Amino acid sequence: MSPSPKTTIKDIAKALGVSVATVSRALNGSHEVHPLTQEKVLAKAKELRYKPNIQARNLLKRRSNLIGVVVPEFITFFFPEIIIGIQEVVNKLGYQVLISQSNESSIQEAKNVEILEASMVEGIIVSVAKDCGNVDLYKRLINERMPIVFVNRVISELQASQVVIDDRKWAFKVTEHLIKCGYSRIAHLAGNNHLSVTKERLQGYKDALGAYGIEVQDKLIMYVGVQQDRAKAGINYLMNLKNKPDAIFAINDPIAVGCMLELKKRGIRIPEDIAIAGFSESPIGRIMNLTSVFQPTFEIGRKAAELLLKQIKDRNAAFETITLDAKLNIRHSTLPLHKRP
Amino acid sequence: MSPSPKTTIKDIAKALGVSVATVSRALNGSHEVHPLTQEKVLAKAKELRYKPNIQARNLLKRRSNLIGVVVPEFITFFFPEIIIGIQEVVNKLGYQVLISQSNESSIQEAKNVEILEASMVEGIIVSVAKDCGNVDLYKRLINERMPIVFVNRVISELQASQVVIDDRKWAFKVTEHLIKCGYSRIAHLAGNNHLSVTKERLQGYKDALGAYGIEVQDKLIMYVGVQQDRAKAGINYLMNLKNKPDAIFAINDPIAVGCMLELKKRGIRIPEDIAIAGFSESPIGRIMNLTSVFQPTFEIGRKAAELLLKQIKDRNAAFETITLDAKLNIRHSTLPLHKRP
DNA sequence: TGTTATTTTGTAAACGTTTGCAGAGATATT
DNA sequence: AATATCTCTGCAAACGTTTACAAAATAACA
Repeated sequence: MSPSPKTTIKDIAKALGVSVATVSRALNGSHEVHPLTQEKVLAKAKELRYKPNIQARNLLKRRSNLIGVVVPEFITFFFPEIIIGIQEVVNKLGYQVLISQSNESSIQEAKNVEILEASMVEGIIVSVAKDCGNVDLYKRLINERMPIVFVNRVISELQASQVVIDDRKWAFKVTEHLIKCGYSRIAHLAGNNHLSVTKERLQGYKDALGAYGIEVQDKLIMYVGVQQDRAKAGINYLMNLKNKPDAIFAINDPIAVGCMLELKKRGIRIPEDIAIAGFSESPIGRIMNLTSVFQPTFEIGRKAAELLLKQIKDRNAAFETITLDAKLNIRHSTLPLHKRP
Repeated sequence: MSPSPKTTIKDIAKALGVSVATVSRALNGSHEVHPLTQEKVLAKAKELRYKPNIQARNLLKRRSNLIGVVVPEFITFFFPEIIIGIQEVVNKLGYQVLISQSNESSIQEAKNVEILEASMVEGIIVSVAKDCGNVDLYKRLINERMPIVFVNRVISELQASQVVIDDRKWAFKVTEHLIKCGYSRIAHLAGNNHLSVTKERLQGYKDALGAYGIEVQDKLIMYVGVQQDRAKAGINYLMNLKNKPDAIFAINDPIAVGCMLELKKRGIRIPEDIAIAGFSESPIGRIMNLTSVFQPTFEIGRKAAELLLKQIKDRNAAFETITLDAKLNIRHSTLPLHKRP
C-alpha cells in the first residue's frame, strides 16, 4: 500500500545472511555461485519484488543506455516512422531513445543536442533543421568521438556516417517522368537553400532537363522552403509568370499538397491545367493521388541505428554512408498529356 | 582529438588543491564557498570542459529525470502533438521523456510499461491500446504509488488522474448537427468496444437521437474499430443495408477519411449521397473538408504533464480529472440538406 | 589580547551496483 | 596423508556526486 521503499541488493543479502557480492553474482547468473544459493537469492528477490537500479549499474559501467534523436519535427509521418525504425533496433539491445524536435530551428536544435549530451546519451541520430546552422557543433561532437549518424538531411562538409537515399537520382526520375508525360515547362519548387536535399533534388531536376535537351530556366525555379504553408507563395509566383509552367516538381509532399490545395482554390485543375509531383511520399499525398517518391522510412531508421551502434561499440569505426533504394509512384496528378479525356 | 576521458569533480579538485566538497559546492553556487575559490573552480571547470555526471547525482538523489509516455501509435498527428505538449512542460524542469508506442497492442503496452519502470522513470503518461487489456497492471502501479496520468483513452474502473475531453457531449453535438442538417438515418461507426472513447461517443450519439425523438436502431451501429483500414468493412456493411443511412458519424477521423475514400471508389458522393462526420480533427480531414471535433492536443499534453508533476512532487496528491474544451468544426462533408445545389 | 561568532574548507559517508582479489571449503590428485 | 585444484563466498574498492558534521581560518567584539 505504501510507496514501497525500493528493495536493494543489500536487503536481499541481509535477509539471506550472505554478502552483496554473492547476491549480485546470483542475480547476474554468474557461474561462480552455488546453484542452491542462486536459487535462494532468486526466490528472495522475487519475494521482495527486487528491481535492479540501473542508474547504479550505469554509473559503474559508464553507460547510460540512452541514445538521442534530433529531428526537425515529428508531427508528420516521416520522422516518426524513422524513429520507430530506430527504436526497433536499439530497444532490442536495451537502449532507450530520447527524442527531441528542433521545430526547424538551428538554435533549438543546438539546445536539444546539449541537453542530450547532458543526459549522457551514448550516441545521437540527427536530421538537421532547415537552416543548417550547427556545423561547428557537429564538428566538435565528431571530434570528441561522440557516435553520431545523420539521416535524410545531412551536412556535406562533415565527415560522418549517414543514411540517405539518392535524392539526385530520384529527382531526375521524377523530372524525367514529367518530361515523358509530355510536359515541357516544368517548374521546380526547391527547399531551403542550405539543405542537402534541396541541392541534390535541384541538381537531379537540372540533370533531367539537360538529358532531354530542355533548357533550364531560372524563372521556373523558386526556393520556397519545405513547410506546407510556404506553398502558397510558390503558386503565387508561378501563376503570375507570363509564361506559366505546365507542371510542377515540388521538393516534398507537404509543398506539393499545399500547391494542390492552393490551385484548387483558384479553380485550376490537376492534372488538366497543370501537373504536379512531390517527393517523400506522404499518406495525404497518396490520398490526393499525388505522384511522389516513396522513401523507406522505417529502414532508414533501422540502418541509422545499426550504424550508430557500430560506432558506440567501436569509437573509431570508419564513417559509412548508406544509400537506400526508393520508388517513384506514379499517380493521377501527373497524368500523361495524351491520356487525358 | 582523443575521446576525452571525461573530467570529473575530482580532477578539478586535484588541479586546484582543494577538496571535492568545495568543488561541488562552488559548482552548485552554494553560498558557503568563498567567491574567489568559486571563481577559480568555475574557471578550471571550463578549462577542463567539465560536464557533471547526472547519473551519479541521480543515484544519490534517487531520481532519474525521466518520465515515460505510452501511446498506441505516433505516426499520425494526434499523439505526437500531445507528446510535444508534454515535453514543453517537463523539459523546463529538466525532465526527459521516454516515448514508447504499443502499436495498439496491450501486450506490447505492458512490455513498454515494464521497460519504462526498469528505466526508472519517475512517472508515466498513458493512452491505452484499443483492447484495453492492462487493468491489473495499472492497478498495481497505482497501488505502488507510481505517478501516472491517463490521457484521451482512459480506464473508467481505475481511480487515477486523467485528461480528457467530454466525448459524450461532443458526440452529442456532432449527431445533433447532423440531425439539424436534416439527416434522419444517421449511422454510427463505433470503435473497439472496451475503449472509453467508444462508449462515451456512442452514448452521446444515442443521447442526441433520443433528444430529437429519433429511434436508435442497432442496425445503424457497427463496432468497426479505430484504424483507417477498418473503414471499408463499415462501408460494406452500411451500404448493404436495405435501408441505407443518409449520414455517418464515425468514431474518429481516420475511420471517417477511410469511409470517404471507400465511398468515392464506389462513386457515392459526399455530401450529396451521404453526409459524414468524424472526431478528433486531423490535417487530412481538414483537407478533405470533413466535419469533425477539434481536440486541443497540445493542451492535453501540457495538462497531463502538469498533473504528473504534481503527483511526482507529492505522491499522495489526490486524483484529478481535467476535462478540456473542444470545438465542432463544420465543413462541406455535412452540408445541410436544404443548402444543396 | 583573548574570546566568540562567522565564514570557509575538509572528511567521510552515502546512493546501489559490479568485480578483482583473497580466503575458506570441498574435491581431486599424487 | 599431504598437496594441488576447484568451487564458492566475502571483503573492499570503485563509479561521480552531494551533504552532514567537524575543523580550520577569518572576522567581530570586548
